[in-house]
Amino acid sequence: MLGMSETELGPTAASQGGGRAADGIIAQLEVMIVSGELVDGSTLPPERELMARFGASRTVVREALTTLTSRGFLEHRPRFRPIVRKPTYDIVLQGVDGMVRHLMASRSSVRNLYEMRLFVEKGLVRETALHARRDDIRALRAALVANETAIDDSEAFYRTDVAFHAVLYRVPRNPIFPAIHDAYTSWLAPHWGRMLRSPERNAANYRQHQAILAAVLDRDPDGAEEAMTRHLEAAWELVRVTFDGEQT
Amino acid sequence: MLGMSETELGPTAASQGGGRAADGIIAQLEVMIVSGELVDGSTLPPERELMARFGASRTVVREALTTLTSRGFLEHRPRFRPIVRKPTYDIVLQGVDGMVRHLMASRSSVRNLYEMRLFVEKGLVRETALHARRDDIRALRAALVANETAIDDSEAFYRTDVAFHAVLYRVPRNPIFPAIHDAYTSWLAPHWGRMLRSPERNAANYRQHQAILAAVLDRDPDGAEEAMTRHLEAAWELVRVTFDGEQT
DNA sequence: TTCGTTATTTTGGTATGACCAAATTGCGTC
DNA sequence: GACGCAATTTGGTCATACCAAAATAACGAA
Repeated sequence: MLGMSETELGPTAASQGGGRAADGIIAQLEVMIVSGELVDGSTLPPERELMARFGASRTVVREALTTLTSRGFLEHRPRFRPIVRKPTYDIVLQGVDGMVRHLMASRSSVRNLYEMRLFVEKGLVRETALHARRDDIRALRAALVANETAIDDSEAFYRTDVAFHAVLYRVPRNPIFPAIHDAYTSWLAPHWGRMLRSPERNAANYRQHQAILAAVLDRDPDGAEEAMTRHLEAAWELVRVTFDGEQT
Repeated sequence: MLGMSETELGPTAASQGGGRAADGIIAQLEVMIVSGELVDGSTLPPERELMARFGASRTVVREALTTLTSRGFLEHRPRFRPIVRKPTYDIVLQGVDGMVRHLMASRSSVRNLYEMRLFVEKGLVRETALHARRDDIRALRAALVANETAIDDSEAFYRTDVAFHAVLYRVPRNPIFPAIHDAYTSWLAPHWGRMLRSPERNAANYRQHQAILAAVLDRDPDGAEEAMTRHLEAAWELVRVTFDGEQT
């Protein structure tokens, strides 16, 4: 592909397609990245070399790089060489980050997202109660212990709290779930950060986690779902008050 | 903001921030779009006017436009004026379209995504069985009738099939769900398209839908979930065979 | 020789100015 | 007032130039 004729793949592809010249470059780089020809983590050649390779101006090359970056195929830090990134579920979700953050500006959107989380975690605990393996249970126990240990340190507790829920997302062994969890936590974090915390509240939280695990150990999906619902709705109440004044 | 001093907001913001100059413009336009100052559907001023407004070169202005476009805030067709687009849940998911399609190249990824769908729809039917309103039920019945009517026309049947499931996604009254449904169907469509169809299979599908509705009417979440699981796993079997030969 | 330091060269970010082709606008005609 | 053609705008692309930061090479001290 390096030996391609730029009169064929470059200008031609651009003009016929009606699209921009950058599209051709984007497509080619995309293929190279996905196919592994460009190794994940490696850096791209300098722009001036790319323009030679693709027979395009720097303008076009840079437009291609910009687009690929926002599509998640490249990591383009201000003054550094672009780094090749093979799309993963995490990066996919990261891609919508900006938009979601704006959606999050309104209270109703936060509630919508939180409902999604509630929905997912209800399903997850059911799944866990029904199909958890020994090591899942072990992980849950461990997370709970860490939880308890951190009750007096709200900062640390928050982390162990997130970690507890993360265990549930790993139960289905489907990589999409952990990616979703990461997205949730990062999107909801700003609101959770404003939530007042205290050892008492942490302890309450801990007990709710405990109840969830208990139901899971009983292999009781309905009970687990109910415990999870109570847990998350309680958390929502604490967050909701931070919205005072905001209407939408 | 139009009367801003370009020596302050333009170059300065760029150089101090360490980021690119485009970032400032991106941020400003983003705010204007989200705040509604730039009306959704309206067109942006010409690039040459924007460069005057923002005190930046066309290079930078165009980079901002490109980025905003791939972030879903603008719709930028090749030779036309960019159109303002307020982000919606649909557009958010559309944004990751390209990456997901690549992920979908491997069989395991398709399975992962399909499992997610199964997970979601299991939760949805439970929700429906427990909390469906009269009009939800009505919509399900209607979808089922349309379903039956189209049994002999595989093309039409596929549409009514999708429509049936779509009803479930509307039950929670959370706009994120329908957006997810659209995403699923568009991402999985290429594989579903390859699936062999016939009136017999359509009829079987119809009966499965019927079973789901029956369980919902019985207000039986477990039964509904089971019916849904059977339904989707059966469909998966039909799709799976189209993967023959592919390993990953 | 090795490790820091300092020159030098690359390289990315931005600005200009120009050109073409398609889109838009304006105008004169039917 | 509808229609078609000419003039003007506007978006896409290129070439060039400059600066500052980054990468690299050269160099001197330990």
